[in-house]
Amino acid sequence: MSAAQVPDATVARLPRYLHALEAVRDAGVVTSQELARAAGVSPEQLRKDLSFLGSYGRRGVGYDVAHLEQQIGVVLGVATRRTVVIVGIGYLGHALASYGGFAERGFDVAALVDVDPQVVGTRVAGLVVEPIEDLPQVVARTGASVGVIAVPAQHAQSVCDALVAAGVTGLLTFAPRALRVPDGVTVRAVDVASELQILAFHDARRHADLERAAVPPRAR
Amino acid sequence: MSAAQVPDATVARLPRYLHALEAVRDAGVVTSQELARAAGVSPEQLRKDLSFLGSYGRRGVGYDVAHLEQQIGVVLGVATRRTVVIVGIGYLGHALASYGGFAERGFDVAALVDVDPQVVGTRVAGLVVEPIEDLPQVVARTGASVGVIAVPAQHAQSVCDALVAAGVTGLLTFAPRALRVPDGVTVRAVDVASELQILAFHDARRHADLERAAVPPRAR
DNA sequence: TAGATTGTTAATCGATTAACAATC
DNA sequence: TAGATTGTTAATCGATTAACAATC
Repeated sequence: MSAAQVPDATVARLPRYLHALEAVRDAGVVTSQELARAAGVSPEQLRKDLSFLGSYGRRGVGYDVAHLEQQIGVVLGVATRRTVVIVGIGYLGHALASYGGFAERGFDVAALVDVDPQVVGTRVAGLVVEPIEDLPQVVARTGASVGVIAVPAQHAQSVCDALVAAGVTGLLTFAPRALRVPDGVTVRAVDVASELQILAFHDARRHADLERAAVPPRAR
Repeated sequence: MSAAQVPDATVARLPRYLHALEAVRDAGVVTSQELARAAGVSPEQLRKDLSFLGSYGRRGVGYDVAHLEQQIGVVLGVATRRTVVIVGIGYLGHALASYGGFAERGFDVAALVDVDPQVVGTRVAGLVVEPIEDLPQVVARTGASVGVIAVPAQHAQSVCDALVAAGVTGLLTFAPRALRVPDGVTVRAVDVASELQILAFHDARRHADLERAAVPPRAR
Protein backbone atom coordinates (compact mmCIF):
# COMPACT_ATOMS: atom_id res chain seq x y z
CA MET A 1 0.00 0.00 0.00
CA SER A 2 1.29 3.44 -0.88
CA ALA A 3 -0.91 5.56 1.37
CA ALA A 4 0.92 4.33 4.46
CA GLN A 5 4.09 6.12 3.41
CA VAL A 6 2.72 9.48 2.38
CA PRO A 7 4.76 12.03 4.40
CA ASP A 8 2.92 14.04 7.05
CA ALA A 9 3.76 17.32 5.37
CA THR A 10 2.16 16.06 2.17
CA VAL A 11 -0.95 14.81 3.97
CA ALA A 12 -1.39 18.25 5.50
CA ARG A 13 -1.52 19.78 2.01
CA LEU A 14 -3.83 17.25 0.35
CA PRO A 15 -7.06 18.88 1.59
CA ARG A 16 -5.94 22.14 -0.03
CA TYR A 17 -5.32 20.39 -3.32
CA LEU A 18 -8.72 18.78 -3.11
CA HIS A 19 -10.27 22.15 -2.55
CA ALA A 20 -8.36 23.77 -5.39
CA LEU A 21 -9.51 20.98 -7.69
CA GLU A 22 -13.15 21.68 -6.90
CA ALA A 23 -12.67 25.20 -8.16
CA VAL A 24 -11.52 23.99 -11.59
CA ARG A 25 -13.94 21.10 -11.91
CA ASP A 26 -15.26 22.28 -15.26
CA ALA A 27 -11.83 22.22 -16.85
CA GLY A 28 -11.04 18.66 -17.83
CA VAL A 29 -7.32 18.93 -17.23
CA VAL A 30 -5.01 21.07 -15.09
CA THR A 31 -1.26 21.47 -15.17
CA SER A 32 0.80 21.41 -12.00
CA GLN A 33 1.45 25.10 -12.54
CA GLU A 34 -2.23 26.03 -12.59
CA LEU A 35 -3.20 23.83 -9.68
CA ALA A 36 -0.20 24.86 -7.61
CA ARG A 37 -1.08 28.49 -8.12
CA ALA A 38 -4.64 27.88 -6.98
CA ALA A 39 -3.46 25.98 -3.92
CA GLY A 40 -0.73 28.45 -3.04
CA VAL A 41 2.30 26.16 -3.38
CA SER A 42 5.07 25.77 -5.95
CA PRO A 43 4.53 23.49 -8.97
CA GLU A 44 7.52 21.37 -7.89
CA GLN A 45 6.03 20.91 -4.45
CA LEU A 46 2.69 19.89 -5.91
CA ARG A 47 4.19 17.35 -8.30
CA LYS A 48 6.38 15.90 -5.57
CA ASP A 49 3.37 15.57 -3.27
CA LEU A 50 1.20 13.95 -5.93
CA SER A 51 3.97 11.53 -6.85
CA PHE A 52 3.64 9.97 -3.38
CA LEU A 53 0.08 8.98 -4.23
CA GLY A 54 0.98 7.50 -7.60
CA SER A 55 1.56 8.61 -11.19
CA TYR A 56 -1.76 10.15 -12.04
CA GLY A 57 -0.66 12.82 -14.50
CA ARG A 58 0.09 12.70 -18.21
CA ARG A 59 3.42 14.11 -19.29
CA GLY A 60 3.08 16.97 -21.70
CA VAL A 61 -0.58 17.35 -20.76
CA GLY A 62 -1.35 17.63 -17.07
CA TYR A 63 -3.71 16.00 -14.59
CA ASP A 64 -7.26 14.84 -15.27
CA VAL A 65 -9.24 16.88 -12.76
CA ALA A 66 -11.93 14.31 -11.99
CA HIS A 67 -9.50 11.45 -11.70
CA LEU A 68 -7.06 13.33 -9.48
CA GLU A 69 -9.87 14.53 -7.26
CA GLN A 70 -11.01 10.98 -6.85
CA GLN A 71 -7.53 9.66 -6.07
CA ILE A 72 -6.82 12.30 -3.43
CA GLY A 73 -10.26 11.53 -2.03
CA VAL A 74 -9.32 7.88 -1.74
CA VAL A 75 -6.14 8.67 0.18
CA LEU A 76 -7.97 11.05 2.52
CA GLY A 77 -10.81 8.59 2.92
CA VAL A 78 -13.56 10.96 1.81
CA ALA A 79 -15.71 8.00 0.84
CA THR A 80 -15.41 6.60 4.35
CA ARG A 81 -18.11 8.64 6.01
CA ARG A 82 -17.16 9.75 9.49
CA THR A 83 -19.65 10.78 12.08
CA VAL A 84 -18.92 13.83 14.19
CA VAL A 85 -20.30 14.98 17.52
CA ILE A 86 -19.78 18.61 18.55
CA VAL A 87 -19.55 19.36 22.26
CA GLY A 88 -20.13 22.94 23.36
CA ILE A 89 -22.79 24.88 21.50
CA GLY A 90 -21.71 28.45 22.12
CA TYR A 91 -20.97 30.79 19.23
CA LEU A 92 -18.12 28.58 18.05
CA GLY A 93 -20.19 25.41 18.28
CA HIS A 94 -22.95 27.18 16.38
CA ALA A 95 -20.52 28.21 13.68
CA LEU A 96 -19.22 24.67 13.33
CA ALA A 97 -22.66 23.08 13.37
CA SER A 98 -23.85 25.49 10.67
CA TYR A 99 -20.83 25.13 8.45
CA GLY A 100 -21.91 23.43 5.24
CA GLY A 101 -18.50 22.33 4.04
CA PHE A 102 -18.02 19.20 6.11
CA ALA A 103 -20.31 16.86 4.18
CA GLU A 104 -18.36 16.94 0.94
CA ARG A 105 -15.17 16.22 2.89
CA GLY A 106 -16.59 13.02 4.31
CA PHE A 107 -17.94 14.23 7.64
CA ASP A 108 -21.50 14.05 8.94
CA VAL A 109 -22.28 16.16 11.98
CA ALA A 110 -24.73 13.84 13.70
CA ALA A 111 -25.10 15.28 17.19
CA LEU A 112 -24.68 18.45 19.24
CA VAL A 113 -24.10 18.33 22.97
CA ASP A 114 -23.99 21.01 25.66
CA VAL A 115 -23.97 21.25 29.43
CA ASP A 116 -26.26 24.29 29.73
CA PRO A 117 -29.93 23.40 30.38
CA GLN A 118 -30.87 26.60 28.55
CA VAL A 119 -29.21 25.32 25.40
CA VAL A 120 -30.15 21.65 25.67
CA GLY A 121 -33.32 20.97 23.71
CA THR A 122 -32.94 23.90 21.34
CA ARG A 123 -32.66 23.23 17.65
CA VAL A 124 -29.39 24.22 15.94
CA ALA A 125 -28.67 23.56 12.28
CA GLY A 126 -31.47 20.99 12.19
CA LEU A 127 -30.34 19.08 15.26
CA VAL A 128 -31.67 19.12 18.80
CA VAL A 129 -28.94 19.83 21.35
CA GLU A 130 -28.56 16.96 23.81
CA PRO A 131 -27.33 16.99 27.42
CA ILE A 132 -23.72 16.14 28.14
CA GLU A 133 -24.80 13.37 30.52
CA ASP A 134 -26.13 11.49 27.52
CA LEU A 135 -22.78 11.52 25.71
CA PRO A 136 -22.23 7.74 25.95
CA GLN A 137 -25.63 7.02 24.41
CA VAL A 138 -25.21 9.79 21.82
CA VAL A 139 -21.88 8.39 20.64
CA ALA A 140 -23.23 4.84 20.63
CA ARG A 141 -26.39 5.82 18.74
CA THR A 142 -24.65 7.92 16.08
CA GLY A 143 -21.52 5.80 15.81
CA ALA A 144 -19.44 8.96 16.08
CA SER A 145 -15.70 8.45 15.68
CA VAL A 146 -14.71 12.10 15.83
CA GLY A 147 -15.41 14.59 18.60
CA VAL A 148 -15.09 18.35 18.31
CA ILE A 149 -14.40 20.20 21.56
CA ALA A 150 -15.75 23.74 21.52
CA VAL A 151 -16.08 24.36 25.25
CA PRO A 152 -14.23 26.83 27.53
CA ALA A 153 -10.63 25.83 28.23
CA GLN A 154 -11.24 24.83 31.85
CA HIS A 155 -13.70 22.14 30.78
CA ALA A 156 -11.75 20.81 27.82
CA GLN A 157 -10.01 17.96 29.63
CA SER A 158 -13.16 16.58 31.26
CA VAL A 159 -15.06 16.75 27.96
CA CYS A 160 -12.11 15.07 26.31
CA ASP A 161 -12.17 12.29 28.91
CA ALA A 162 -15.91 11.83 28.44
CA LEU A 163 -15.60 11.63 24.66
CA VAL A 164 -12.78 9.11 24.88
CA ALA A 165 -14.71 7.04 27.42
CA ALA A 166 -17.67 7.07 25.06
CA GLY A 167 -15.52 5.56 22.31
CA VAL A 168 -14.45 8.45 20.09
CA THR A 169 -10.95 7.96 18.62
CA GLY A 170 -10.31 11.33 16.98
CA LEU A 171 -10.52 14.73 18.66
CA LEU A 172 -10.39 18.24 17.29
CA THR A 173 -10.12 20.80 20.06
CA PHE A 174 -10.36 24.58 19.97
CA ALA A 175 -9.43 25.01 23.63
CA PRO A 176 -5.94 26.34 24.33
CA ARG A 177 -4.96 23.40 26.53
CA ALA A 178 -2.74 20.39 25.98
CA LEU A 179 -5.08 17.41 26.29
CA ARG A 180 -4.02 14.17 27.89
CA VAL A 181 -5.39 11.16 26.00
CA PRO A 182 -4.68 7.42 26.08
CA ASP A 183 -2.82 5.67 23.27
CA GLY A 184 -5.02 5.04 20.28
CA VAL A 185 -6.69 8.44 20.37
CA THR A 186 -5.61 11.10 17.89
CA VAL A 187 -5.79 14.76 18.87
CA ARG A 188 -5.52 17.84 16.73
CA ALA A 189 -5.67 21.31 18.21
CA VAL A 190 -6.63 24.66 16.71
CA ASP A 191 -5.63 27.60 18.90
CA VAL A 192 -6.70 30.90 17.46
CA ALA A 193 -4.72 33.06 19.88
CA SER A 194 -1.57 31.12 19.03
CA GLU A 195 -2.26 31.52 15.33
CA LEU A 196 -2.52 35.26 15.81
CA GLN A 197 0.76 35.32 17.72
CA ILE A 198 2.57 33.29 15.07
CA LEU A 199 1.10 35.53 12.39
CA ALA A 200 2.19 38.68 14.22
CA PHE A 201 5.69 37.30 14.71
CA HIS A 202 6.10 36.50 11.02
CA ASP A 203 4.66 39.86 10.07
CA ALA A 204 7.04 41.71 12.38
CA ARG A 205 10.04 39.71 11.19
CA ARG A 206 9.12 40.32 7.59
CA HIS A 207 9.01 44.03 8.11
CA ALA A 208 12.32 43.95 9.97
CA ASP A 209 13.87 42.03 7.08
CA LEU A 210 12.51 44.43 4.49
CA GLU A 211 13.86 47.36 6.43
CA ARG A 212 17.27 45.76 6.75
CA ALA A 213 17.31 45.02 3.02
CA ALA A 214 16.52 48.65 2.29
CA VAL A 215 19.59 49.85 4.19
CA PRO A 216 22.86 49.33 2.31
CA PRO A 217 25.01 46.73 4.12
CA ARG A 218 27.84 49.24 4.52
CA ALA A 219 25.62 51.42 6.68
CA ARG A 220 25.32 48.79 9.39
CA MET B 1 19.70 40.18 17.67
CA SER B 2 18.89 36.57 18.28
CA ALA B 3 15.15 36.63 17.58
CA ALA B 4 15.75 36.94 13.84
CA GLN B 5 17.15 33.42 13.69
CA VAL B 6 14.60 31.56 15.73
CA PRO B 7 13.45 28.66 13.49
CA ASP B 8 9.86 28.71 12.26
CA ALA B 9 9.09 25.40 13.94
CA THR B 10 10.23 26.85 17.25
CA VAL B 11 8.21 30.04 16.81
CA ALA B 12 5.11 27.94 16.22
CA ARG B 13 5.59 26.27 19.61
CA LEU B 14 6.38 29.37 21.67
CA PRO B 15 2.73 30.33 22.25
CA ARG B 16 2.13 26.89 23.72
CA TYR B 17 5.05 27.29 26.09
CA LEU B 18 3.76 30.68 27.12
CA HIS B 19 0.41 29.16 27.85
CA ALA B 20 1.87 26.27 29.80
CA LEU B 21 3.86 28.75 31.87
CA GLU B 22 0.72 30.61 32.86
CA ALA B 23 -0.63 27.39 34.35
CA VAL B 24 2.37 27.05 36.70
CA ARG B 25 2.75 30.71 37.55
CA ASP B 26 2.59 30.09 41.30
CA ALA B 27 5.55 27.72 41.20
CA GLY B 28 8.72 29.80 41.14
CA VAL B 29 10.71 27.39 39.02
CA VAL B 30 9.95 24.65 36.48
CA THR B 31 12.18 22.00 34.99
CA SER B 32 12.20 21.27 31.29
CA GLN B 33 10.56 17.97 32.08
CA GLU B 34 7.59 19.52 33.88
CA LEU B 35 7.07 22.30 31.37
CA ALA B 36 7.48 19.98 28.40
CA ARG B 37 4.87 17.66 29.82
CA ALA B 38 2.43 20.52 30.27
CA ALA B 39 3.07 21.75 26.72
CA GLY B 40 2.92 18.31 25.15
CA VAL B 41 6.46 18.11 23.76
CA SER B 42 9.63 16.26 24.78
CA PRO B 43 12.00 17.87 27.31
CA GLU B 44 14.80 17.81 24.71
CA GLN B 45 12.62 19.65 22.22
CA LEU B 46 11.72 22.27 24.81
CA ARG B 47 15.32 22.88 25.87
CA LYS B 48 16.43 23.08 22.28
CA ASP B 49 13.70 25.58 21.47
CA LEU B 50 14.44 27.73 24.50
CA SER B 51 18.14 27.71 23.72
CA PHE B 52 17.39 29.67 20.53
CA LEU B 53 16.07 32.51 22.65
CA GLY B 54 19.05 32.53 25.00
CA SER B 55 20.28 30.74 28.11
CA TYR B 56 17.52 31.49 30.57
CA GLY B 57 17.64 28.36 32.70
CA ARG B 58 19.84 27.38 35.63
CA ARG B 59 21.58 24.06 35.39
CA GLY B 60 20.64 21.68 38.13
CA VAL B 61 17.62 23.81 38.97
CA GLY B 62 15.32 24.68 36.08
CA TYR B 63 13.74 27.81 34.64
CA ASP B 64 12.45 30.79 36.59
CA VAL B 65 8.79 30.88 35.56
CA ALA B 66 8.31 34.65 35.63
CA HIS B 67 11.56 35.37 33.84
CA LEU B 68 11.00 32.78 31.12
CA GLU B 69 7.46 33.97 30.59
CA GLN B 70 8.76 37.46 30.12
CA GLN B 71 11.51 36.43 27.71
CA ILE B 72 9.18 34.42 25.50
CA GLY B 73 6.82 37.37 25.62
CA VAL B 74 9.58 39.62 24.35
CA VAL B 75 10.31 37.34 21.39
CA LEU B 76 6.63 37.04 20.51
CA GLY B 77 6.13 40.77 20.98
CA VAL B 78 3.36 40.49 23.56
CA ALA B 79 4.25 43.94 24.88
CA THR B 80 3.81 45.40 21.39
CA ARG B 81 0.08 45.80 21.45
CA ARG B 82 -1.52 44.93 18.13
CA THR B 83 -4.90 46.13 17.08
CA VAL B 84 -7.26 43.69 15.41
CA VAL B 85 -10.32 44.23 13.24
CA ILE B 86 -12.69 41.33 12.69
CA VAL B 87 -14.62 41.21 9.44
CA GLY B 88 -17.72 39.03 9.30
CA ILE B 89 -19.86 38.91 12.44
CA GLY B 90 -21.67 35.62 12.00
CA TYR B 91 -21.39 32.91 14.62
CA LEU B 92 -17.66 32.61 14.06
CA GLY B 93 -17.09 36.36 14.23
CA HIS B 94 -19.17 36.44 17.40
CA ALA B 95 -17.07 33.68 18.92
CA LEU B 96 -13.85 35.50 18.06
CA ALA B 97 -15.11 38.87 19.27
CA SER B 98 -16.22 37.34 22.57
CA TYR B 99 -13.07 35.33 23.16
CA GLY B 100 -11.32 36.77 26.21
CA GLY B 101 -7.89 35.28 25.62
CA PHE B 102 -6.54 37.72 23.04
CA ALA B 103 -5.72 40.61 25.38
CA GLU B 104 -3.08 38.77 27.39
CA ARG B 105 -1.44 37.65 24.17
CA GLY B 106 -0.96 41.22 22.99
CA PHE B 107 -4.04 41.69 20.83
CA ASP B 108 -6.79 44.27 21.20
CA VAL B 109 -9.93 43.66 19.20
CA ALA B 110 -10.82 47.25 18.35
CA ALA B 111 -13.46 46.97 15.68
CA LEU B 112 -16.06 44.63 14.18
CA VAL B 113 -17.23 44.97 10.60
CA ASP B 114 -20.00 43.31 8.62
CA VAL B 115 -21.79 43.74 5.33
CA ASP B 116 -25.31 42.89 6.55
CA PRO B 117 -27.42 45.98 7.44
CA GLN B 118 -29.22 43.81 10.00
CA VAL B 119 -25.97 43.24 11.84
CA VAL B 120 -24.41 46.67 11.40
CA GLY B 121 -25.19 48.85 14.40
CA THR B 122 -25.74 46.00 16.81
CA ARG B 123 -23.51 45.71 19.86
CA VAL B 124 -21.29 42.64 20.10
CA ALA B 125 -18.83 42.08 22.93
CA GLY B 126 -18.99 45.76 23.79
CA LEU B 127 -18.38 47.03 20.27
CA VAL B 128 -20.82 48.42 17.71
CA VAL B 129 -20.61 46.59 14.39
CA GLU B 130 -19.64 48.95 11.57
CA PRO B 131 -20.43 48.74 7.85
CA ILE B 132 -17.86 47.25 5.50
CA GLU B 133 -17.85 50.42 3.41
CA ASP B 134 -16.24 52.20 6.33
CA LEU B 135 -13.32 49.78 6.48
CA PRO B 136 -10.69 52.36 5.42
CA GLN B 137 -11.78 54.77 8.14
CA VAL B 138 -12.11 51.97 10.70
CA VAL B 139 -8.57 50.77 10.08
CA ALA B 140 -7.21 54.31 10.09
CA ARG B 141 -9.05 55.23 13.29
CA THR B 142 -8.09 52.11 15.23
CA GLY B 143 -4.62 51.72 13.77
CA ALA B 144 -5.38 48.05 13.12
CA SER B 145 -2.45 46.05 11.78
CA VAL B 146 -4.17 42.65 11.83
CA GLY B 147 -7.39 41.66 10.08
CA VAL B 148 -9.39 38.54 10.83
CA ILE B 149 -11.51 37.23 7.96
CA ALA B 150 -14.60 35.36 9.17
CA VAL B 151 -16.81 35.72 6.10
CA PRO B 152 -18.14 33.06 3.70
CA ALA B 153 -15.49 31.68 1.34
CA GLN B 154 -16.83 33.43 -1.75
CA HIS B 155 -16.29 36.85 -0.19
CA ALA B 156 -12.90 36.15 1.38
CA GLN B 157 -10.79 37.52 -1.46
CA SER B 158 -12.65 40.82 -1.76
CA VAL B 159 -12.57 41.35 2.00
CA CYS B 160 -8.89 40.50 1.91
CA ASP B 161 -8.32 43.09 -0.82
CA ALA B 162 -10.25 45.70 1.13
CA LEU B 163 -8.27 45.03 4.31
CA VAL B 164 -4.97 45.24 2.48
CA ALA B 165 -6.03 48.43 0.72
CA ALA B 166 -6.93 49.87 4.11
CA GLY B 167 -3.40 49.21 5.34
CA VAL B 168 -3.57 45.99 7.33
CA THR B 169 -0.35 43.92 7.03
CA GLY B 170 -1.33 40.68 8.77
CA LEU B 171 -4.32 38.50 7.93
CA LEU B 172 -5.84 35.51 9.68
CA THR B 173 -8.46 33.85 7.54
CA PHE B 174 -10.94 31.11 8.32
CA ALA B 175 -12.21 30.80 4.76
CA PRO B 176 -11.07 27.71 2.84
CA ARG B 177 -9.56 29.69 -0.01
CA ALA B 178 -5.99 30.52 -0.99
CA LEU B 179 -5.80 34.31 -0.74
CA ARG B 180 -3.77 36.37 -3.13
CA VAL B 181 -1.95 39.21 -1.37
CA PRO B 182 0.80 41.63 -2.38
CA ASP B 183 4.33 41.33 -0.98
CA GLY B 184 4.61 42.69 2.51
CA VAL B 185 1.35 41.18 3.71
CA THR B 186 1.46 38.06 5.88
CA VAL B 187 -1.37 35.54 5.70
CA ARG B 188 -2.20 32.67 8.00
CA ALA B 189 -5.10 30.37 7.33
CA VAL B 190 -7.16 28.17 9.61
CA ASP B 191 -9.30 25.67 7.71
CA VAL B 192 -11.44 23.58 10.02
CA ALA B 193 -12.57 21.09 7.37
CA SER B 194 -8.93 20.45 6.43
CA GLU B 195 -8.02 19.97 10.06
CA LEU B 196 -10.74 17.37 10.36
CA GLN B 197 -9.47 15.59 7.27
CA ILE B 198 -5.89 15.57 8.50
CA LEU B 199 -7.08 14.33 11.87
CA ALA B 200 -9.13 11.56 10.30
CA PHE B 201 -6.22 10.50 8.12
CA HIS B 202 -3.84 10.24 11.08
CA ASP B 203 -6.47 8.42 13.09
CA ALA B 204 -7.09 5.91 10.31
CA ARG B 205 -3.39 5.36 9.72
CA ARG B 206 -2.80 4.85 13.42
CA HIS B 207 -5.44 2.17 13.58
CA ALA B 208 -4.06 0.48 10.49
CA ASP B 209 -0.60 0.49 12.06
CA LEU B 210 -1.85 -0.94 15.33
CA GLU B 211 -3.67 -3.69 13.49
CA ARG B 212 -0.60 -4.54 11.47
CA ALA B 213 1.50 -4.66 14.62
CA ALA B 214 -0.98 -7.07 16.17
CA VAL B 215 -0.55 -9.54 13.32
CA PRO B 216 2.73 -11.53 13.47
CA PRO B 217 5.00 -10.52 10.53
CA ARG B 218 5.14 -14.13 9.31
CA ALA B 219 1.40 -14.05 8.64
CA ARG B 220 1.72 -11.36 5.98
C1' DT C 1 9.42 15.64 -34.79
C1' DA C 2 9.04 19.56 -31.57
C1' DG C 3 7.08 21.32 -27.54
C1' DA C 4 5.22 20.72 -23.15
C1' DT C 5 4.85 18.80 -18.80
C1' DT C 6 5.24 15.10 -15.59
C1' DG C 7 7.75 12.12 -12.28
C1' DT C 8 12.03 10.90 -10.27
C1' DT C 9 16.56 11.42 -8.65
C1' DA C 10 20.02 14.17 -6.36
C1' DA C 11 21.33 18.14 -3.59
C1' DT C 12 20.20 21.22 -0.10
C1' DC C 13 18.15 22.68 3.74
C1' DG C 14 15.85 22.57 8.20
C1' DA C 15 14.08 20.06 12.22
C1' DT C 16 14.34 16.49 15.59
C1' DT C 17 16.61 13.30 18.53
C1' DA C 18 20.36 11.69 21.24
C1' DA C 19 24.31 12.15 23.90
C1' DC C 20 27.03 14.47 27.07
C1' DA C 21 29.83 18.17 28.82
C1' DA C 22 29.07 22.30 31.52
C1' DT C 23 27.53 24.05 35.76
C1' DC C 24 24.27 25.10 39.31
C1' DT D 1 31.38 16.68 46.75
C1' DA D 2 27.28 14.43 44.73
C1' DG D 3 23.15 14.94 42.29
C1' DA D 4 20.39 17.25 39.13
C1' DT D 5 19.41 19.63 35.11
C1' DT D 6 20.56 22.77 31.48
C1' DG D 7 22.62 24.05 26.97
C1' DT D 8 25.28 22.65 23.13
C1' DT D 9 27.22 19.69 19.81
C1' DA D 10 26.75 15.82 16.72
C1' DA D 11 23.94 12.42 14.34
C1' DT D 12 19.78 11.32 12.26
C1' DC D 13 15.85 12.11 10.00
C1' DG D 14 12.47 14.33 7.03
C1' DA D 15 11.09 18.01 3.86
C1' DT D 16 11.99 21.16 0.18
C1' DT D 17 14.16 22.68 -3.93
C1' DA D 18 16.45 22.04 -8.23
C1' DA D 19 17.59 19.68 -12.23
C1' DC D 20 16.53 16.76 -15.85
C1' DA D 21 15.30 12.45 -18.04
C1' DA D 22 11.06 10.20 -19.42
C1' DT D 23 7.13 10.52 -22.20
C1' DC D 24 2.78 12.32 -23.75
